Amino acid sequence: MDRKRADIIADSLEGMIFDGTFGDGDRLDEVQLAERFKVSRTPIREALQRLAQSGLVEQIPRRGVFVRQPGPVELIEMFEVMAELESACARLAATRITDAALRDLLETNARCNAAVAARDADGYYRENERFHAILYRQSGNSFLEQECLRLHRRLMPFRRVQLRLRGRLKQSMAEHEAILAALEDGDGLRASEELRNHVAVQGEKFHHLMASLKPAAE
Amino acid sequence: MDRKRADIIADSLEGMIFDGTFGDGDRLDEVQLAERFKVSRTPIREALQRLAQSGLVEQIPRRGVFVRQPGPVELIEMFEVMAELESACARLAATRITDAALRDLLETNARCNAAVAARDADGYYRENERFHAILYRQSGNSFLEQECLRLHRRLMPFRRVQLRLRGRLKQSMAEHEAILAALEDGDGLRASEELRNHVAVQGEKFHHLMASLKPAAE
DNA sequence: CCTTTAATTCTTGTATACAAAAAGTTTGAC
DNA sequence: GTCAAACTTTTTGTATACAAGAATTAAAGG
Repeated sequence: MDRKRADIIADSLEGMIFDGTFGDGDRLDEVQLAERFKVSRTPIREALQRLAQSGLVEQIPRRGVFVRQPGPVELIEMFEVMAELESACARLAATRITDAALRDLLETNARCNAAVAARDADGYYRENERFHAILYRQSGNSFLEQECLRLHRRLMPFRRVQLRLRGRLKQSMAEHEAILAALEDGDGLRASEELRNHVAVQGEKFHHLMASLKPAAE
Repeated sequence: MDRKRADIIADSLEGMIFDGTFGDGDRLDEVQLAERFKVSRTPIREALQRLAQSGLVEQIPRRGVFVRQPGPVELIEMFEVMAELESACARLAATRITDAALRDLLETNARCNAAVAARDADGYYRENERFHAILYRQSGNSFLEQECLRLHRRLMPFRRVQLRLRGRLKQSMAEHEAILAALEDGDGLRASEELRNHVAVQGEKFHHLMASLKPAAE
């Protein structure tokens, strides 16, 4: 379980920002939230500060906190950084990965493939998460691993959306295969470039998706 | 000026952790700090939470907060991540950098050289900061820039120490030259590798320095 | 009728009060 | 004498009270 009420509230608010309950620019009122969660303002304020440090909300002195949904440009930027971090994981993992982990990676990818074939979106998502988590771990750099998990988590809601793009899943699996091949060869440079491309393309796809949705909404 | 008292206190505590006033494992007592800063526990607690999220202290539920100085392994890891992030900056900057920024970079490096010649440690440090800050900015990715600045700031106290190593300054300047040359050629791959090496070597140097100091202290 | 300014209201930031949990101490039994 | 259990003390987490700054509204002057 969580540390204290403030943490539970922070997670809850995070979810509400992710799922769009709170939109960009919305003000999060302390007293409203306090009565909503049946607590005093103190734990609410703690939770809001945590969100502010994660970058999910902006805290303006003596004014309040406001939801800060990343725009298209910032999203591309975040995916670009994610791509670089994962690319670094791949490069390091190529020389450091254990045989057991490599097998695990292959098996995870196989399950991922099976999920795609079965049109099991949740299954795909779960195994894909695992695939990337293994890579982070196998970088052999736990600080890098933590940073990757942090940003990965931040991008989760946006990654999820672009799974719906036609043909993206198959392409994604092909990229996984290429990454695996490079890792098996111990080719760090190729692994890093394959993985960088694999992640960066997600940002671009998301961008295209947004661009195609925007005019449709008008 | 800062946002509120809690921010000032957080910065102050951060400085105290950096300069060693608080050592690894030290407990930060809320009431003690409260009377020390002449405030109530509330802003102290806010400050401590900020430090906890930065990773400078560990907050154990219902137990208190404890200073968490990174060990040698974690430091190497952090420098490795810094190297990868800066490397990414270089790769991106190589294609995106403006002529004006490139000139600025050259001039900054010249001032850096002058500071080395004049044995002006502070001057070297200032210009070196600027050199790297320009690179972050010229990645053209402001999210990446922010992440770089964050980690750079975190590593500051450790980077400072290894400046004293004999010959390190001259070697560092040579690396700067190599980075500049690659950027001028627009060679992203070479620039990224030069910069990665430039930063990664700092972590290694620091490690060596620590290893040589440890036995001497016994 | 619009603009500017003063007063009121609302909200955030800080202090204090209280509750619950952990640490420390004392006392009792074996 | 040592171990254990209950009680006391200390400390964190939460609630409430208060203060100060920002926003809004009302009032006055042009």
